[in-house]
Amino acid sequence: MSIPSKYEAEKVEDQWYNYWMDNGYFHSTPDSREPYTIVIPPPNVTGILHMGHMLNNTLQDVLIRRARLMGKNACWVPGTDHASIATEAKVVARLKDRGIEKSDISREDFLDYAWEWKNEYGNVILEQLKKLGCSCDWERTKFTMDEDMSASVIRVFVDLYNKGMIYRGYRMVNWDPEARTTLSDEEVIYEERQGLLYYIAYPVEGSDEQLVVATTRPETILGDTAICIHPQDERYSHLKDKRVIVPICNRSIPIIEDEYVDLEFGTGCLKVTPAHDENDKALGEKHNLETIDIFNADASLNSHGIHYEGKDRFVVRKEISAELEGLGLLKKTEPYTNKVGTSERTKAVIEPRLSEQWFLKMDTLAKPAIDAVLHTGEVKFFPKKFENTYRHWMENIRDWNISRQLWWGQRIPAYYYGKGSQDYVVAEDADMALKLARDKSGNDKLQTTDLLQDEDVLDTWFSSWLWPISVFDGILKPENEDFKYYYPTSDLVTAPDILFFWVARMIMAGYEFKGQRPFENIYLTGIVRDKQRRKMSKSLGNSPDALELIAHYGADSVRVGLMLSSAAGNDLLFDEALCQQGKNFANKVWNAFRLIQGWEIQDIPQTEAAKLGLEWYRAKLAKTLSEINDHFDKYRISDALMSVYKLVWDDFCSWLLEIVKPAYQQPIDRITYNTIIELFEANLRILHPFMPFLSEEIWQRFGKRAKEQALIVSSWPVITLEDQEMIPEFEFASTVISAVRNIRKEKNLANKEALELRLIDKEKLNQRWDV
RNA sequence: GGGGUAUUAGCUCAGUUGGUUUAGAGCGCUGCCUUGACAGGGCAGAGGUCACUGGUUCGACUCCAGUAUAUCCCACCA
Repeated sequence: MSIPSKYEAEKVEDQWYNYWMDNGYFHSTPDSREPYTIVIPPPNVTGILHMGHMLNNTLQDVLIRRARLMGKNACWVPGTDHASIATEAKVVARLKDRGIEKSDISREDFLDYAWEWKNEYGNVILEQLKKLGCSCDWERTKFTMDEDMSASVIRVFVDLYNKGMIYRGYRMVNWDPEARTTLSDEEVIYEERQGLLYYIAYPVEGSDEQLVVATTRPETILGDTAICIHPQDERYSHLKDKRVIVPICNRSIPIIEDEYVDLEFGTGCLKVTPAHDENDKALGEKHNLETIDIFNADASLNSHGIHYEGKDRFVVRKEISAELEGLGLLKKTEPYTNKVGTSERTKAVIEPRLSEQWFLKMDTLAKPAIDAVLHTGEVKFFPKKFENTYRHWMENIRDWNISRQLWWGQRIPAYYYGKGSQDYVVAEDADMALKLARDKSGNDKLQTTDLLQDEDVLDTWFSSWLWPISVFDGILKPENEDFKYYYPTSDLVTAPDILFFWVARMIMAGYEFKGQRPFENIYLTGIVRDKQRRKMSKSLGNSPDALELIAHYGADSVRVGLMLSSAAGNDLLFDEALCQQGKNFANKVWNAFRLIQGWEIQDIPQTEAAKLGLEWYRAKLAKTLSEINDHFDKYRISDALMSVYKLVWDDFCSWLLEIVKPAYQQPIDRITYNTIIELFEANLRILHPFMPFLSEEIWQRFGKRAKEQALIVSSWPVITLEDQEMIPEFEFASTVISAVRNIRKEKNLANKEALELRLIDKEKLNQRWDV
């Protein structure tokens, strides 16, 4: 026999992928069929394929391939995200390696370097998806900073500004001192950190008394502009209206009273630093306090830091506590765990910072998006439990800080023509801006050169929230064919950790800009963890290399491994043994093929056993298929796969093939052979979404019999339920067979020794027992 | 601090509106099987007082309350 007994995935996968590509099977154009559309969650251009991507994209490919088989016009749009912070950080690091500082080059030069990076690495991850077998329509590949994509973002910004939904605000924002930009609330991750609570004494002016304040951040005392006590706190009532001296900088600040202070915490005294804490800022505004910002953009101290100027905040924390101790003003320290905000991207500790930023009002955007999920059911979550999380966030939504102090991204289309706070206009381009600026200022002499465009770019998510619309150019050309045909899309498959960043905002954008949902079903995957439930991460080094896995087990096996335990919303405890299971399964199917194709066909009568076996399997297949379809309808992909797995392994291989298999070196009758091929092909169609390469390979080897030229574009089986009675009858027979095998084993009877089987009437049997 | 979700065989999970299930699956485990598709295999097995405590009910893995544990999300307590 020339066919190897082990399935060799590596020898066929690339070949079939190229074959599908060459025949344009992945490409979709609008036609009369029903569309089925998925837009990929665009991975970062800087990214390389990790387990999360593998899980996510396998699921999308399973859904797309099944839809394609079901006769829908399946379109899976791939692409990448410019990921402003992450990419800019990488470009900055690369420049540093070349001895170039970002601050030493112009914006234009920097962007040239960034594009150079993008062009070099931007497609790596998409190429890796091909190894997985993803059947994306590569002709439609988009990038969030493609010219039309960026133009869409700018148009949307201008539109929202003109609707009065975008405003500038001097606010306390999350500042990432490493990336030197603001972050949205969602990009801040709170971590428990072990720190100290410092008890610092402030001398009371004109007395020997000291007021002791507890703080976790002694370095910020230089920005203190008041001490706050509770109005009902009798311990301090004698100090009302007095002032204290801030140690080290020896500034005199007032003692104020406010009920905000917690009597129980620390000493009951609160230092107020309006520039560096959200609550302190509120107190400051309420009590008309001065605001002293003591930090530079990189969180080193500025001139307010006196002799600490230029030093990093954490260095200063140590040094200043030492100095205070020397002065006898550090009364004590005690261990204290508090939550510290860190940057999702750079891991730097976030600094609350006051600055001028752009915000998007969210309340009116949220309303239709809440209705769509919670009331009308236009948008559905799988699993449903995430609707609660969604509701909670949406009902407490806060305005979105959309400006970022970066260069890589869509530059905010605001143009300043003067120093006044209102001396700016918002327009899609400089010419339009000039016109508006002349109107607004009443100054006809203004020139383009008098306009200064805002230095900041927009948050990356401000472009990705348009993704399902903008990939079809639905913002700029709302009437175009593609958009009208493919939008709204069908399913979205993504991870729950970007539910707020991305999913919720896409829903809002869908209703705001198109008056329609962006997609109907949202499948939220779990997070891929290792066997010890730890999240897979680069730093832990517990994530297997995706491409190595594929190389070692074959893409189909890895897909099966991933799908086997991918119940929606459940975390996946990844274990390579799952890939091995997939590989074993692939081999099982392969060997079923080997067996069948090795048979010699003759025109001899069909045996009764074969006839009944085939009838039974057809009924079983029909029943299982309807279960599988039901699982798909409920997005229970792992259950669907398990059903196929058992159907093929247990029912088809273990039972049916054993029943029809001719004796050694004996021929098989033509009818049985043809029926087996037909049933095997039905199995392959069902298998195809999960194991596209193996199924296509076997299908093509049966090629001379297949009507369609390729499995990928054949059809999902439709089998009407035939004689349902066959199933329980067969179950009875198989139970008897198992029982007989068991008796053989107990009595040590050889398999080749024929046994006499007698049927005893059940009624009589009971009578006998009654005696 | 506030909410969500979970707790079923060694592991990962099903168990759909309370009574056809004596509680299921896959993997793992145990025993036996060397020529004829496949040891990446075959056959036959073992294994669970459904977290705990009450309650509702003729009847609860399934509904309710509480406890414990786990996990996630949200929140400005110095």
